Order: sequence, then structure tokens, then C-alpha cells
Amino acid sequence: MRAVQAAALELFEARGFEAVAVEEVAEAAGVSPSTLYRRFGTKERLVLWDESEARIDARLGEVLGELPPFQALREAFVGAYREVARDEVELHRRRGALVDAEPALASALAEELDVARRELAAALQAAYGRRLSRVAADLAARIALAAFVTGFEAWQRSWPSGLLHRDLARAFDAVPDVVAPAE
Amino acid sequence: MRAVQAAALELFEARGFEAVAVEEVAEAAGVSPSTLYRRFGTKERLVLWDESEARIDARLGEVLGELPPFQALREAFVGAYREVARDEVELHRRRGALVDAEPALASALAEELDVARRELAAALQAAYGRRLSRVAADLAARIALAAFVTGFEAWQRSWPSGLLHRDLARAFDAVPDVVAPAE
DNA sequence: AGTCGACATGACAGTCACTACCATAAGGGT
DNA sequence: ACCCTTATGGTAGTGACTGTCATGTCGACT
Repeated sequence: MRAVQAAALELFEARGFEAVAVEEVAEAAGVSPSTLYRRFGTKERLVLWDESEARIDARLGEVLGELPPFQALREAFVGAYREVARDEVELHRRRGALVDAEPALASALAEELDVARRELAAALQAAYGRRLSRVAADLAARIALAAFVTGFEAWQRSWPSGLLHRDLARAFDAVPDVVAPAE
Repeated sequence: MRAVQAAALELFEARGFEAVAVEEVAEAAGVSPSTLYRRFGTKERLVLWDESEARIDARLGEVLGELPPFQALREAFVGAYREVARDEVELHRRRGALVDAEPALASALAEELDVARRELAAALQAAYGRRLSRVAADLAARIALAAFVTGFEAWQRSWPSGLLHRDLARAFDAVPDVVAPAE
């Protein structure tokens, strides 16, 4: 899988996402289109597929219920990226750059985040029960994802001087100011 | 356009979004597939196309710079829906129900919101200049859209007793509590 | 009235992501 | 050797979407 994604990134970076047919990626990676679709599902997931999402879920499982809802989300996202290997960070950056450059990928990312939002809201509801209304759980999940993506993009712009988990933390901490600015 | 959308909604509600081919919508509406694609662009936009978005933009133009950034966004969304005709509200509800029922439409909506987020962030930057950092503008736009959609969905669930603009206002007002809960 | 140009529409052919469906290996246990 | 499971490759389709060209319609201009 990693090898297939690597081959796909090479091709997409060189010639553009739309200009490369899935069949070419399959050939370059040495697998059949059938297998490729079975594993990745869509052309976009060749880029968006990410092993490290599991770490966010794991961290969230540890802190859910221990902290207030939004703080738990903050810790899940920030904590998950506190220790990542250097080559993995480089992969995040390449994929992020590709997403920024290709509208089709930006759209697909928006879809995936929408799915993630549903799962986060459901996890919050399960952990906090009726202490958290449906509307509040939904809002918390949406705002946390907003902070996450904003922090990630800020990190991309600050490359290579920035630290991902630090930029994420900054984005989360900026939320209260943005919502109720002193002005 | 309204007529075409009406025909599309009838078909999609009756037989499901995926089960209806664009060609069938074209025939039912009495236009050619060519024209249909030229006007709506994608199959999903047959449902998502919305005349009233212009009112949000208009209201935003009035209050941008007059209020603090997030308050301006709040007023743009809430104010735009304060006075809407009854049949138009009914159309919103039908389209919202379809979006909830059809994953393909939910994905497409996520994409459109992502585009809207970019435009909002750009408008904020233009209006507030360097008083608002890029990260803050991005966050404000994302959070406002989060509150908007959350409020819209809450309104759908409360139908027919709720008022759209009131549920929107509630969602926006819930944001500070969600971010920093007393617990 | 007649003519030209702009513009919307329709028809046609083609591309490509994606989906069944079936056949074929490749291990793994009995 | 015998299956049973699982992963893979191949093949034939579907349907959304694009590009292009021809046709009509309407208004402006002479």
C-alpha cells in the first residue's frame, strides 16, 4: 500500500492529478486496476489514504471522559502528532501540497472530513451521554476539525521551520479569541 | 431552472438519487442533457442549487466592518434567513431531507461548503485587513459555517415547530459554551 | 424587409472513474 | 492430495461528464 501510494504521488506530482489515469498508477505500481480499487476505493484516496489516523482515534479513546469534550478533542489531535517520524512528516507535507494544488483532492478531503465529523460527534455522545446535547456534540466536532485543518495549513505555510503539533495547538488555542474577539 | 430543479426533486425523492439518471431528469424537465449540464454543472447541483445564497452575501456586505468578524458572520447567516417566504422554506426542508438521505449529496454539500469557506475567509481578510490574521480569518469562517450547518440540521429535526433563523441564532450562540464548557 | 452577430439549445462522440462478475493462483490446516 | 479461504487479475459493462459542431432564436443595424 505504501508502495502504491508512493508511486501515485510521484505521478500526480509530476503530471497533475487529473492528467494521470488510474490505470497508469496501477501499471507504475505493478498491480492491476482491480486490486487498486479494492484497496483504495477511489482515485482520490490514493493520495488521502493515511495510516496515522489510527493514532488520533487511540489518543481520543484515552482522554474521552477524562477531560471536558472540546479539551479532549484538542488533546487527541495535538497529542497524536506530538511524536511522528521525520519521513512521515515529509509525507504529510507532500500530500498536503498536492491537496492544495488539486481542487479534486480538496473536495475529496472535505468529504472525508465530513465523515470524520460524524464519527467524532458520535464518539462524544457515547462518552458524555446526556451531559452533552446533540447540537453541542456536533458543534464541538465541527469546531475541532476546523481548528485541526487550520492548524495543519498554518504548519504547511510555515514549513520547514514549524512543528506540526505546535501549530495545531496554536490553532486550537486561537478558537476562543476568534469567537469572541475583544475588537 | 426552478422548474428543472422541481422535476429533479420529484424524481430523486420517488426513486432515490443514484437510481435516477441525469438523462431521465432532462427528459422529465423537457430539456436536453447538454443544457442541463451547462446550467447545473453536476448531477448533485440539481439538488444543491440555491437562489437564496445571494441574500447571505448581500447581508454580509452590509455588516462586514461594522461588527467584529465573527459577529458579522453570525448576522449575515441569521439575518439572511429572518424573512423568507413559506414555500421557499418548504423547498429548503425538502432539499435538506434529500441531502441527509443520500450520501452522494452529503459529500457534494461538504465540497460546496468548503468552497464557501474559502470565499468567506477571503471576504474577512479583505474587510478587516491586518487586524485579522490569516489563521483567525480561516478559523472564523470555518466555525461560522459549522454553526450554520449545525443550526440548519437542528431546525430540520425540530420541524415543523421551529423557526430557521431562530435555530441558526441558537447554534451561533452555543459556540462559546461548546468551546469552553463549564463541565 | 433583410442581414448579421450573439447567444442559448440540442445532438453526437468520446473519456474515464468505478462496479459487478468470474477465473485463477497462493497459502494453511486436516 | 484435499478443500477452504483469501488476494489478485481480467473483462464487460454503466453512467457522469466534456468537447465540439450544427441549429434555432432574437435583437440590432442598415
